[in-house]
Amino acid sequence: MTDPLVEDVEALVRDEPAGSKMELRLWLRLLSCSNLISAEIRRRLRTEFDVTLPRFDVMAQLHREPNGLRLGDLSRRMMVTNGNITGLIDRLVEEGLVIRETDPSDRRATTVRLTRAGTTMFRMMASAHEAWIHEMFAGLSARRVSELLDDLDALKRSVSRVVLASDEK
Amino acid sequence: MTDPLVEDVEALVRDEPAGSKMELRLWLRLLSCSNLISAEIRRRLRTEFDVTLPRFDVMAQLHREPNGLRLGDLSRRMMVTNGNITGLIDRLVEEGLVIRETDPSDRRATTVRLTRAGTTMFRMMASAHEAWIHEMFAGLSARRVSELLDDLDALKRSVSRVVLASDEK
DNA sequence: CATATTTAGTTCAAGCATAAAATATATTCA
DNA sequence: TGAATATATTTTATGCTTGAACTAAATATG
Repeated sequence: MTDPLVEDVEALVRDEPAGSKMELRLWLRLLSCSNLISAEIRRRLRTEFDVTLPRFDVMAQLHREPNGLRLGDLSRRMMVTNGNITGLIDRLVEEGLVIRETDPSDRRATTVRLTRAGTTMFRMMASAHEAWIHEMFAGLSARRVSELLDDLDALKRSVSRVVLASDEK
Repeated sequence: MTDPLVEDVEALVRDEPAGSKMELRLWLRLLSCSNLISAEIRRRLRTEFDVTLPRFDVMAQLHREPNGLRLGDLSRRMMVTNGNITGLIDRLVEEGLVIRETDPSDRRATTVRLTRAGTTMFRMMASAHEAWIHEMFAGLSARRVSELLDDLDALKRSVSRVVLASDEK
């Protein structure tokens, strides 16, 4: 009697190389697109605004919350560690772009928000940033853009399923 | 009475090139897929092989060149700076996975290649890595995979044109 | 109430990554 | 030949990022 589990494994192994190789190619291509674009954005943020991408990202989050955000919420939204946020905020405060405010009702918590200077600065950067993306994506037809939006959404769901599953352990 | 939120949205949209918002969404989605996948790969490389992604990438390059690579070639292929490679190779040499060899015909140059231990180690990791990608991409139909390969190729060409142009300056 | 646990944030050590300056060797050409 | 230039790599300073250990405050529970 054949063990169905063994059959499954054999089926997996047999079919794996073909599809697996394409998926590997896809992953490498996705990664190289992502790296290419983000390197260019980093370069332009640095030369034109003397700011780093992580600081820009923090400011983008804060710009959407005029009343400020808890440090913990910020690190969850940006999917980075608390310690990372501490350092980023330290530097943004030094530059006068962000202020820290201690919550009197919960003395463990700190809320941060953009200063007026930070808001002005972010608006300039955001507008340039959007134009850069538009420039870099100009070679894609509207059809490709919506196709990519759709396919990447499917990819994100596929990956999330796996990541959440291995997170549970 | 005008809703202030609606005013904000209108302000944002005003004067923006058509399609710019979709492209921004696409960029953020692409970035989040890329980050999600690479974070999971980093996590698994660390917990299962006690290795970092940059070291894995170096080993992957060297595995394709049994006769070794110049440090400069390595940094060009990986699109990172020379200084970065120096440090990565230092650590890989310390671990016995890579060896440095000075070229006697050009005493400026250093060639590096995998040791036997490095080759064995890489083969194990590469096979696991391929399976992980297969697992994460399992939710995508073959049609989506080939569509993505095609669309991302178009994106890469579009971005490259811009990056090369601004590089010339 | 007192103790245990959870939550919020910071600190620390290690590694990755960059740009710019430095070092050493090789090549060009006046 | 010898000075200028180019090439190969390392060093340095700075910043991002993580995971783990830590402090302090709030909350839960016996």
